[in-house]
Amino acid sequence: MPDQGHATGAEAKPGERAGAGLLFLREEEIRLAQDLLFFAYRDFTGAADPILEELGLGRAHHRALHFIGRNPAISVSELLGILRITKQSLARVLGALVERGMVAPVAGRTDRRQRLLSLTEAGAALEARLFARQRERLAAAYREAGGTAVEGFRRVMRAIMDEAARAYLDGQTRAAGRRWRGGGPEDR
Amino acid sequence: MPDQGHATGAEAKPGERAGAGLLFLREEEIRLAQDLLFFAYRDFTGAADPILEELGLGRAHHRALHFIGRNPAISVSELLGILRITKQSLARVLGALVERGMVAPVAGRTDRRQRLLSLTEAGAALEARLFARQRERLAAAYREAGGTAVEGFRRVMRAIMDEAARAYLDGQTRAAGRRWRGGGPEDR
DNA sequence: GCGCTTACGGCAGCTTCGTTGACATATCGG
DNA sequence: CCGATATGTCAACGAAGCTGCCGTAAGCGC
Repeated sequence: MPDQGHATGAEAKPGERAGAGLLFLREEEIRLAQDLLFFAYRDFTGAADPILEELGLGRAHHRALHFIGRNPAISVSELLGILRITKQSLARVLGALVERGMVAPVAGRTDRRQRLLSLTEAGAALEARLFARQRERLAAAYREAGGTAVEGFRRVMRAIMDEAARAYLDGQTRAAGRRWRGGGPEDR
Repeated sequence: MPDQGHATGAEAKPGERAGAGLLFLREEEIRLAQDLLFFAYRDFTGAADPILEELGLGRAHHRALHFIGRNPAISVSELLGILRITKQSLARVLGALVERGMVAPVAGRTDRRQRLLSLTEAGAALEARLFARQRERLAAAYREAGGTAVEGFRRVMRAIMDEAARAYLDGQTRAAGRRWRGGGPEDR
């Protein structure tokens, strides 16, 4: 009953032994990647859970915190676009963060309909704690795997995601470059 | 408010310009990885959603299907260990899959308390459809990134996860080897 | 300046999928 | 035979998604 039979690999010549082997490895390769994504994501996100639980927050809050921290003065709709959740789902999460003084909304200067979100000091402090946990894990993984592997990791991960996500990352990278070269927080 | 300030990077010499730059890039490197994991996982798992929705199933069902398909005759407790969810959460999902004739439980031979789970033909067919979607995305990513990158990807992903998950993957790989070399389904 | 559109908030209600705790049953193993 | 184990089940709850609808303030085009 194992999947050997229905070789999902396009053209399968059942007779040829080497060919069958290659096809099998190709399928196995992809299935392995499914496993990798599942476990790595599970354990990476789980690394921050103890801190969150201690504060009565969830992963949704962490994600919001992360992307607000990474994009100071982000608008609500931009954040919605990144998280790909609905307004109501975000409202709950954001409400909790604002109430606890982790996130501070400020009316936009050029467009006063916008509520531009940034982390407060308390929010940044919490985010830093959460970050530290994930950082440990990731830094250890990077050390263990080596620089070349990291570069490959980035290339594959980037290639897996949507075009929109890649565009976002490009923007991130450019913004980081500007920050690095000594710019202040660019306001909108 | 950008994170430049609280350089989390171990030893920081605030004066030295190049050092600060390197430290910054190091932090940025980790934060980028957070983004990568979020987006890649989001879009990879999302790829199968349309099919699931069409059948009134969710991602939880997909995960169960995947790991049962990959481990024919898996016991309930083993599956629980992989998914890291509670018995009741799994019971619901599993109940739906058994009811729809996707999963067939068989009492264990050596230990008759166990209900060993396998996919039925219908279950395997559905899993194959779901797999095909994710496969497209992943195969494209692999082509785009290249073989060296894929190797690095695997190394990093593996290093991110728990020891237990790595051990599981090692078992998988050995089992795949046995299947590849022509073994039948190993029964327990 | 009128009117359409946009950005955002809020209410009501639903679904999926995770949780805990308690308890029942069959089976294994010593 | 008895304790540990594998599993199922009921009840209740909670987190975090979702839809649909309506309201308000502000921007913007004509």
